[in-house]
Amino acid sequence: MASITIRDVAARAGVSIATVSRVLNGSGPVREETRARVEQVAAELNFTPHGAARSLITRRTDTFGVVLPDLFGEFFSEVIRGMDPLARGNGYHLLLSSSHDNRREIEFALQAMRGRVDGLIVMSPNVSARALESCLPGDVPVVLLNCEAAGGPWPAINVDNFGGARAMVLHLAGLGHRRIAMVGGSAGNFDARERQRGYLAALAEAGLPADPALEVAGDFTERGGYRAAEALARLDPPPTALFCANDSMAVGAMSALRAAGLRVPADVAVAGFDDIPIARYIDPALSSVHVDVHRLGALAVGMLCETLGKETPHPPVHEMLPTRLVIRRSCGATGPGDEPAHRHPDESGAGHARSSP
Amino acid sequence: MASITIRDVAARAGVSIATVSRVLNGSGPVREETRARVEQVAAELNFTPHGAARSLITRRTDTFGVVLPDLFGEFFSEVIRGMDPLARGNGYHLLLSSSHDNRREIEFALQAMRGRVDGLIVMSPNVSARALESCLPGDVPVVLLNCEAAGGPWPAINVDNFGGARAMVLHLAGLGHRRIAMVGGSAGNFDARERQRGYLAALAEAGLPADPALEVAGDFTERGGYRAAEALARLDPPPTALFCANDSMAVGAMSALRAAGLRVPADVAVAGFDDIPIARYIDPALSSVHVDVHRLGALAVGMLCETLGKETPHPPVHEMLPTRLVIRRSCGATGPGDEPAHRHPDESGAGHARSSP
DNA sequence: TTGTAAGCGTTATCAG
DNA sequence: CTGATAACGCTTACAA
Repeated sequence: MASITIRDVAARAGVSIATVSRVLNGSGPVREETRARVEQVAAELNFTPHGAARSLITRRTDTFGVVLPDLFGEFFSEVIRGMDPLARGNGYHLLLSSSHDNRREIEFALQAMRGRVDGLIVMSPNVSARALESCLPGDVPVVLLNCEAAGGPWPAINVDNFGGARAMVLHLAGLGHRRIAMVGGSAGNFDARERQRGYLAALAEAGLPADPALEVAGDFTERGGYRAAEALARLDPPPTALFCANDSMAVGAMSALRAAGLRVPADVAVAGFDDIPIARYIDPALSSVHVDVHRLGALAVGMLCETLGKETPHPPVHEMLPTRLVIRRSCGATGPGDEPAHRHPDESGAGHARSSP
Repeated sequence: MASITIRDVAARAGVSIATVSRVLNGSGPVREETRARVEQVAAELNFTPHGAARSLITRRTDTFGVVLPDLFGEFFSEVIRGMDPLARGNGYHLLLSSSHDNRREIEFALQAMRGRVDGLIVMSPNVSARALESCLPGDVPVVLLNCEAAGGPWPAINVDNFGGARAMVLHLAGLGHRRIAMVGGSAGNFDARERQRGYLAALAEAGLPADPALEVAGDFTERGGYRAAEALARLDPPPTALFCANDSMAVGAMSALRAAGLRVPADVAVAGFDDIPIARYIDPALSSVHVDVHRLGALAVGMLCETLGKETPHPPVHEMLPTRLVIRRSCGATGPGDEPAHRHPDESGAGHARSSP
């Protein structure tokens, strides 16, 4: 277990540690003969410089910290997959800390990352920007993801939850629905609030009344969607359309509607949000608001890299990730965005396809 | 950007840096009055010790390195989700490096982690154990995941790919199928080879001939499954059952069979491997070999923690993660393991349900 | 109870 | 071209 150090290499090669360092980093001039000898010894000893020691003096860790909330399904994988290649392409690794849903946990995670990262990506839809401010470090650039922090002093990227929800509900209204219900997301969740806001805005624009009886609380889970739809199905008359704050709830809702004897989309139109892979495969295929999660991750890393590039701190960029309506059978109108689940895969983005190691 | 150090705290509190350290770590005796003052100053300055500096002396980083191959779909998320809570529960963070499919990349990733991690989890189904050996560090414990390394000097966990494939193919044979085709996984992939081995073993056990024409190559993607099934459908006579090395390929295969005018399961039974969430929702629901990926991740972390606990290195543990047959409609026999996609969610593991932030 | 000082393994700055 | 040597920020004997 006694790990070998630059000193061992230097001794064995008959040079000073400074020379070894120069050889390994390609810094400073070294005689060709010396270089060869050092390189050979380093290889023999299988030597790799100690990261912590190195970054103590260089003040670089070549690592980005990523702090995420409880994230399930493809969302989690996709955001990381969006980050990782770009990060590595720029020479950075990812230090991950997930499942943080409250301020205390985030603060703890951020503290643990002090001196271990060159930049931070924090996604925290459940903790207000105000609460975050006090625990965000000042010595390292930060990019905020889906945080309630627009206008704040940090660069931020937000999914256009409002616009996506609004567009979907307007689409439902355009199909002639007048009693459009909504199954909301977790209480206190920023995305959930924005999607709700979009729903209400669309109703207003379409000249439809906002009926509190048609807004039921959910929790982003399939089960929650089931329960919510159960309750809505008991209404008299029941809604003719159901907008769910995410696809998992929509999947659960479709089960509940069926169990209540209502047909989708004949009796009730259903739409979700996120466009998870299952949306395409479920029967009837689920209309949804597509979010390019991969790009969200890549954007965040890109922003961080850019920030680290400049010396003088620029005013924080606040970016909005657009969403896209994907209309499938579940809402009754098979529009231009239709994608049958079983078309020839050559026409499909096979992005979600592979699943085994 | 000038980050504050223990020295700043010491100066401001009118004590030595040693005292500050003692207060912050709860090590050594400190007068109550001093402790209070130091704590207050530390809080005022929002001071957090520098990780790299600290681990240089303590020789602990409180971090596990996780090196993964190109992993798509839920597999990736689930394995990380299995690791993260247990790791954090034991006081460790996760340093992630994914998308490594060849020796050179893995070696590079491992080098970058030197001095940054206390232990390593390496999953590398595409690189042979022999090739790995030379680049695995000697100064930090390692756990191998799904590597061709059984019997090697490192503790390892492997999914029971052989047993799962064998069981599924035996199930198909038990249903009376005599021409059972297989769509294989990526060339050179260890999991793929093991699943193929299970297929062949089952054929032999069932007294069925191994017909090379019934074994077609795949690549773990939906598109690859489509192409393979297209070819198989052209056979005369076509196979009556199709075992795919993973679910994504099975999904693609089902499309191709349908396009070729064959009904599933009436004309051809189809089965997959992994039991990804889509398997339950697709129509007909896909029979599959369930892999508890979450547990795989947790096991790996658990093993690492255990190794770090003991002083004397124990002989390496080699564990096998069992799989479980999940029989659904796609293979024609709805056995005891049947789960209709739209049952009441209370009866279901809603594990994969939530998907939004 | 507290302070001084010696590292931890590197890189960087000097002289030689 | 090369070698001492001083940092980097922290923990931890050892003294006081």
